Amino acid sequence: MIILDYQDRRPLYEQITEKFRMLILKGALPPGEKLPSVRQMAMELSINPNTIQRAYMELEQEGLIYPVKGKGNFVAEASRIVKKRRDEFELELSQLVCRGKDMGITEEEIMKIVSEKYQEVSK
Amino acid sequence: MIILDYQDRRPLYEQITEKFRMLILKGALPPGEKLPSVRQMAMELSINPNTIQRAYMELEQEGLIYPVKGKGNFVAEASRIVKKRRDEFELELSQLVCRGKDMGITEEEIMKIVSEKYQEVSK
DNA sequence: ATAAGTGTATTAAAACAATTAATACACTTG
DNA sequence: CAAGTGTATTAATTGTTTTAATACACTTAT
Repeated sequence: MIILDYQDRRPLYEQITEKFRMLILKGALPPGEKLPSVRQMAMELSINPNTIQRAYMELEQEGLIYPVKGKGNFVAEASRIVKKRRDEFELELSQLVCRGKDMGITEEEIMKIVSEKYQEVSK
Repeated sequence: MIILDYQDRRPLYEQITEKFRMLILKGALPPGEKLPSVRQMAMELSINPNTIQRAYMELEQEGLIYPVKGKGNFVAEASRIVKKRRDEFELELSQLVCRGKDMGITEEEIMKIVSEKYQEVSK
């Protein structure tokens, strides 16, 4: 299911986090699905269970999964995931707007940037 | 002119950078003004000249000062500083808008957040 | 109840990155 | 050319991150 790349400069837990994040966001792992246990996953990859735990903790922070003691880790509901991501986006945008305001940038200028960037065609 | 705080967990060069940044942005150090030389500053603070050099490099990256070999470091023109800061703001905002678009957030939703945050009264 | 599964917490070792210093080089001016 | 200036290279130190070792706690099935 997952392959580690020891050439990759990124830490192991980050490689694991990224791959599960993709699988969940793409829908390959549907809400409610159980993830491999930290021990089973650690066995498969021949690393320490704590490294899997670290990866799962990251995913939990992002609201993508939730743990149940003694049972396992499960993919969160799609609606929860979307909400969490939107909340984070809103927070970042708010902070940025605040910064811009302090710099003396007008609301109209900000709106113009948003509009132009949004209209831009993307591949 | 500057006092180091060894209780402060932040690195020395960061403390120095921050204080000069404030002095420049507040206008206490006007455009064209010469900063203390790296050696003079290092003597005063009893640290290595390279640490001052590091601080000055940060300020240069931010567009706040510019160096002249054999002469010294000088405060940049106000118009340049403003432009640099705006360009950076615009880049960050663009990237954030792009991210939001990918998440499926509409232009109207973004506009709403910007508007609401901008109107907010600040102390 | 107990065994075998699960997540969690603590601690420490190892690897890595950031910070500061030592030192030498290069440019500018008088 | 001497004394000022910024700059580059290297290395020692310090701090942080990453991973592992190990023990604890909860859940379920038998």
